[in-house]
Amino acid sequence: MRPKHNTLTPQELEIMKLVWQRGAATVRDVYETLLERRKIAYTSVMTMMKILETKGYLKKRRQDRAFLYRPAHPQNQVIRGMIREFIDRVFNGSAEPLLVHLVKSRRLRERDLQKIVRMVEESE
Amino acid sequence: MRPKHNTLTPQELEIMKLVWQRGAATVRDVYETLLERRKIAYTSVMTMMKILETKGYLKKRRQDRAFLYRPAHPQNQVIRGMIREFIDRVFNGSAEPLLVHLVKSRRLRERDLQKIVRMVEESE
DNA sequence: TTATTAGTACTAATTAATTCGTATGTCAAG
DNA sequence: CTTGACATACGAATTAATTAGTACTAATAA
Repeated sequence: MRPKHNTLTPQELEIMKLVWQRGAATVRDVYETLLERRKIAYTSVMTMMKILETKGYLKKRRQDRAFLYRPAHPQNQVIRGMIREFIDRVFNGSAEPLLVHLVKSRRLRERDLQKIVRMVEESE
Repeated sequence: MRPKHNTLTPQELEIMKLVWQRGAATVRDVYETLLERRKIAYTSVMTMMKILETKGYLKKRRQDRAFLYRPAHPQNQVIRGMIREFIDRVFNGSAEPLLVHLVKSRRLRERDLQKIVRMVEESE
């Protein structure tokens, strides 16, 4: 029996990123891209995409002989869910400590922050 | 055989957080705290802490009859590693998109950002 | 002294995640 | 028509993560 909780595992995320990028993809599309990165069987990719469909991350429809898969939800939305889950797990739900880490570890500089804040505000 | 890559799994993180909090802990300490949250066997906790030791996250020494476990690395350092891994996996290594998400999803407000930036800068 | 308690060591069972093989069907080229 | 390419369905093997059982030992309470 397949598990019940619906978080994206690392391998699943890898595939989802490809499908988001293309808008839609067949098993073969994904397979060929993954194959450039590592050894993998065609049917493994098929299984993963089937699982992603049952988990509600992908929708499929027939196109010619093969299935064409599309994302069921926009990337932003899913990624935000992953961020929320990460913050819950690591920081008990509070986002500030994450930012503190980002700044302290020099992954973000002050001017990046300013820029981003301005950007977001302008887009509203 | 135990796996080779040394990232903290969710359950392992849960235990590490307890040990960091206390500075040091026996299996029993951790067991009793976890038991308040869910059903778990004493030996399960023991196994996990042993794994954490072999992975290099905990050090042990005998105290009376039992082992006393201590963190092998400071919490900040390990958490930063987890953040880095998350950013690599989800955003291909770039931190800005993460911040954009945090701000857009209202998990961080502008004044929080300012405050944190000031705080970090003053502490240097 | 004896029985109980509290600990570890070692092994194993279970659940989840990942990968793959085989059977089968359909289409198109020859 | 037959063969090869390519697709899915289904089942299963493998690897990783999590949980637990049993045997044994040392300390201690009765």
